[in-house]
Formats: sequence, structure tokens, C-alpha cells
Amino acid sequence: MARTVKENETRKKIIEAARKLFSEKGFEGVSMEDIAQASGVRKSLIYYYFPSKEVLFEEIWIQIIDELENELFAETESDGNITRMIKRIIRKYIDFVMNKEELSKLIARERLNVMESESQLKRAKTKYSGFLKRLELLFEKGREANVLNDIEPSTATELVTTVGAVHRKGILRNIEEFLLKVLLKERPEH
Amino acid sequence: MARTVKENETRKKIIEAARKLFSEKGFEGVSMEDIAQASGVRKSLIYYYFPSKEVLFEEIWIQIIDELENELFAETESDGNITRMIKRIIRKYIDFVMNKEELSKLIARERLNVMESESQLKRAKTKYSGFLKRLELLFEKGREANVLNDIEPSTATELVTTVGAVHRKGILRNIEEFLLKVLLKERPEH
DNA sequence: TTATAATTTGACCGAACGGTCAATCAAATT
DNA sequence: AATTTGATTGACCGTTCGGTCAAATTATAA
Repeated sequence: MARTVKENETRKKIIEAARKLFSEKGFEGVSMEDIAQASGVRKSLIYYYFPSKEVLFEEIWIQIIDELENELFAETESDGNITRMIKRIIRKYIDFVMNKEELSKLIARERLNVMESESQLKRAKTKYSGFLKRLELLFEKGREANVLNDIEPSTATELVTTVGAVHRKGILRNIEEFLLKVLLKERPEH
Repeated sequence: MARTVKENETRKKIIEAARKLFSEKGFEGVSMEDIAQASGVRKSLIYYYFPSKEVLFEEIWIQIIDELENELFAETESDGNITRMIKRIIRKYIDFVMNKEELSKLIARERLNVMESESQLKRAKTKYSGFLKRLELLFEKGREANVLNDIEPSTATELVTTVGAVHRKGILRNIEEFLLKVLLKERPEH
């Protein structure tokens, strides 16, 4: 039987160290030795918990996208008002970028590589594509309800996820306003 | 004496192949062997023209930032009207992102790594810092002339350069409007 | 107390990487 | 024609990388 307390400690330390390093330097810029040193274990122990560097990255990526999806979609989808739903999701997305800098920086840094990967990072790509699809479906509904401006849902999705690379907190609220203005037909209230 | 025609051909081929690959996969994601194969020469020939991978990257980076600066600043700085100058520069920047996709994607992909590098890529960093400084000085002038909104020039600079990561042409004009709205006190004209 | 299982380690491996160098080839000069 | 110079190549090097494995240590179960 697993010593769950101890396993959770070491495994968690590895994940936390790796996430921090991936956020700072990206997947290719970090070595397994870097992660080992940052987490205080020997490199070969990482392979006891994770079969490869790629799987470790994917697990972190999936955790992050899970957390992002929980922030954005947890309570929103039961709302009948599509405009309010879009507003709330944009708001929560900007909150996420502001408050979870390590996570949002990792997404900003690696999302292109994840999306463009072919034979690698399949699970990461699937996860992220699923997230983008959920966003796009929401904008699709907005278009059908005739509250979206003349903008393709896929384009709206890319706009939102790209401007998430801005991290100066002083302008993220400007960006929120900008997004609402570009996306929704009604003018955002103050 | 140099056989300048022939040297220009091979050297140019190497630079073009490298730029394309760096744009697609980033500095760390491309090997010298990749570049050699893409340019149709043997890897060791690259070292005949460039002492290292880092120097090759820096030469490409400097060319790109030169081109960007030429687009943005070539005729603008003699204009006395600071509002018009800022408008024109934002316009030209969006034009650059739309029309020079390979270059703007390389900047978007590597600018964080360039700015955060410590012992490497010094010339690339210096070049990019210089470019950012020029932008910031322009916004500084805008603030002094009281035409900038309540936004730090350094923040304005980061906003402009970050949203340059958006490549969907359908929304770059929206972004231009957004930038002008956020940065300038007067409303942008249509 | 002993046995077993889980965790952890140090040593090691093959491949890929950035880079070097002597040799060869092609072009230019004498 | 011979020599010199520039361009190009194949073979090779040392280092770093992702990853493996047997042994040792620690924790748990019997």
C-alpha cells in the first residue's frame, strides 16, 4: 500500500519545482537535472514517479488547464443569459492571469508549442484544444443569440488566449474592457 | 578578396533557413543540424560564417529589430505632433505584425527569453532593450505633452509589444483601435 | 524480529547537441 | 601551370541530455 503522506510530499515537491521552472524557462529550457536540484531529490527518483519528462510536463499542463477551466466554467454554464456568461468568463480569465502568474505565464510560454506539436505532448494538446473548444462554443452561442460582434468564434478565442500573455496588472483591466468591447455588441458598463 | 556574390548566397541561405526555423520552433527548439539541412549545406560550414549558434541567432534578431525600427521610426520622429506620431507608430506596428508574420512570430516567441537572459544573448538583449526604450521615450513625450492616458510609459510599451503576439489578421485592426483608446486621451477616428 | 515493499540513490548508458579540425575542392591570383 | 585563398565537407570531440538499473535505505506488514 502506498505511503500516501510521504509520496504526496515528494511527488508534490517535484511537480511544484518543475512547474516553476517550466514557467520561467519553458519545456526545452529546463533539464531533469534542474528539476531534481530544485526539488531536492536525485534525478532518477523523478522517473520513479513520472515515466518521462514529457509526461511530467503534461501532468502539470493538465493540472493548470483544469484549474483554469474550474475558474472559468465552474458556475457559469448554468446561467441562461449568454451576455452575462461571456462577461463573467472574461472577468474570471483576467483574474486568473492577474492572480496566478506562474500558471498563466506557463500557458503563455508553451501554448504555441503545445498546439503545434505533432507526435509529442498529445495529451497536453488534447487538453488545451478541449479548453479552446469550450471557449469557442460559448462564443458560438453568443453569435447564435446575436450578442457577439461580427467576429468569428475561433478568432475571439484566439484573441482572448493571446492577450493573456500580458502580465502588467496595471493594464489587465484595460484588456478586459477591450475584450468586452470587441466581443460583445453592448457597451461594457462601469 | 571576398567572392561577395557567392558568399552572399550561401550566407543568406543559412540566415533565411535559420530565421524560418527560429520563428517556428524557437532558439532552443532548433539544432544546427536542422539549420544545415534546411539551408542545404553541411553543419560545419555554418561555423565558417558564424562563430556560434548564439551569434547566428543574435544576427538574425538584430536584423529583425532593425527592420521593425525602420518601419516604425523612419519618418515619424521629425513630426512635431506627438499624438499623430503615436498613432502612426501604432498603425505601422500593426502593419508589421500583419505583413511580416515570420519576423513578428519570432519576436513574440523569443522576446521573453531575450529579455530574461543574463550571460547569453547580450547583443540581442541590448538591441531589444534599445527598441523598447525608443518606444517608451515616445510615450514619455506623450505624457509630457499631456496626450497620454494615465498609464506608465513602460506599461504602454509592454502592452504594445505583448499584443503583437496576436496574429489573426481579422482582429489586428481591433487591437490597433484598442491600443489607441487605451493609450491616447482623444478617441480614435474612423 | 524478520520479511517485504516502497522510496531513494549513485553509477552508468546511448543519443543528440554545439562545436572543431584536417582534408578536399573550387575559384582567384601570380 | 602553379600557387594561394576561400568555401565546403566528413569525421570526430566533449558535454549535456533523457533515461535505466542494481543496490541501499527506509517504512510497513507479518
